[in-house]
Amino acid sequence: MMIIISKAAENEAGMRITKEKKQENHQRIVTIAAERFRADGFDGVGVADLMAQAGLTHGGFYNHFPSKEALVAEALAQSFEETAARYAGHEVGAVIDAYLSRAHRDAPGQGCPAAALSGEAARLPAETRAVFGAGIAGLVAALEASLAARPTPAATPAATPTATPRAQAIGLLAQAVGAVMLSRACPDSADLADEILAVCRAQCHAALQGPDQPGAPRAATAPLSAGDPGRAGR
Amino acid sequence: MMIIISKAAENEAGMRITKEKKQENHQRIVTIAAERFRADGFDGVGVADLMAQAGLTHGGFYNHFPSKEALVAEALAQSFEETAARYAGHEVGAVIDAYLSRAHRDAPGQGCPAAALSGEAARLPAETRAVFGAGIAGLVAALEASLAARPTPAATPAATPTATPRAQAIGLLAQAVGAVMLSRACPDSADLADEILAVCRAQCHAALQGPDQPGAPRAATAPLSAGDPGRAGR
DNA sequence: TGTACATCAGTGAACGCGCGTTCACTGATGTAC
DNA sequence: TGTACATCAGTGAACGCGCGTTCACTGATGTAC
Repeated sequence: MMIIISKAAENEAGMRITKEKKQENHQRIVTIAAERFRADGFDGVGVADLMAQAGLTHGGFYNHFPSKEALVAEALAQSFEETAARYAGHEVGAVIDAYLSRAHRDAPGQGCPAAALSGEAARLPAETRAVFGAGIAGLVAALEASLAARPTPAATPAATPTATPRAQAIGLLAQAVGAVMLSRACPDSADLADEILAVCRAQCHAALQGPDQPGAPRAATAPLSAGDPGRAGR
Repeated sequence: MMIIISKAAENEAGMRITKEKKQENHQRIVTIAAERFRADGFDGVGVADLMAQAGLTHGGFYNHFPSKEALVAEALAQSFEETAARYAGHEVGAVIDAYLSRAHRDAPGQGCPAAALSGEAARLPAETRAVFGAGIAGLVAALEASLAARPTPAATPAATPTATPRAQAIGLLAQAVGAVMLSRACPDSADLADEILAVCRAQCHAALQGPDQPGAPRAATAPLSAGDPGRAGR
């Protein structure tokens, strides 16, 4: 399904390829896999399908990876890096808005792997699951750093155990991941899908303000979209 | 894999079975599927495997269900009902403790389908996804009712938009689902897995107290376990 | 209540299909001299 | 710098396997009379 011959290699039969060309092909396979796995799940995309989309024949897969599992690991690492990089340098409020948006929900292939693949990740072999765990840890650390670097909201009391930057980071990530996953699991037309996103977005912002100023207005934030999925999907 | 002939039907070849016997068999297949799907994913369990575990041969599957997809729908409905029933009548604090426990995390087969299958549910055909959406809506409604019925914590101000019982229910469910999924996705030995559970449990309790009493002690709650998984799994 | 027969929940073998993986082969690249 | 040859990234066909589903068959159940 979805066999797209990209601009890729106009490889003619039996031609050996340049070292850089091989690296290009490798990278293209990983990038395609990173998107397809997030969109369709690890079991939802086959090696032959991925290779065809990369403009290659599927026999050549094992010149690049010892197994499909190895590709899963590489694709996951890249997805997490890409996600962390996208949010890096933005203020937390903007990150929350982008993460808990319909655009993100409706484009899982371009989105956060934690929200797309956490369920299946639990069943991955230990080696691959370690990559996933490292990705989660990376997101937590990035969020924690952003929270710690913020100008402290006026009149913050001594941080309670549930309100350290690290605890806040973990709580925000868990709620955001849960909200996106639940929203995606609802039928397309369900009001509940949008309600979950809107409610959790508001609660995440409220959590940022700290428990003392539940109604405080939040600063306007720069737009931050998750790629440019257009109107595809849902 | 895991072919367990339960006490089931000592069906001899070619014997027609009583109407009640058929219903029993049907129910047993659904119950086994409900557990296996949560533990291994929809694609992680085959029809033949399920039927063998039910003590039947797999050819007979289509006497009970028009397709595997139909079984998925029935199993999901039963899982959600079972989960809602387990938590019904308990106070919200106890529900939070049970849901965000290691016991629940380590026994997905006996646990909440939202935490086990939300990722894959997003890729289910519309009909089956509707069942999943209804299940989520049911959990939200049950939680909302529990929250609304609580004796209002001392000195609660007029509810802010993020603190209505419904908004609280949605927020709690999202954070709890996200926390369990992320915790399961971490490697077995990762400290982060337990940290996520502990932090989110504390934050959910804090959210219950309302924004005015961040440090208030919570009432002791009756134990509420998710089945009796023993030490199996992880 | 008793007999005659259609129904249908089982069995067990088979189906086509797509999966991950392997393999023999090709010929330009990359290297050793 | 030029020649001789091994390497290896491709191709395309094939592999065994497990999947969901179908089918002919069996004989006790359930029903019509």
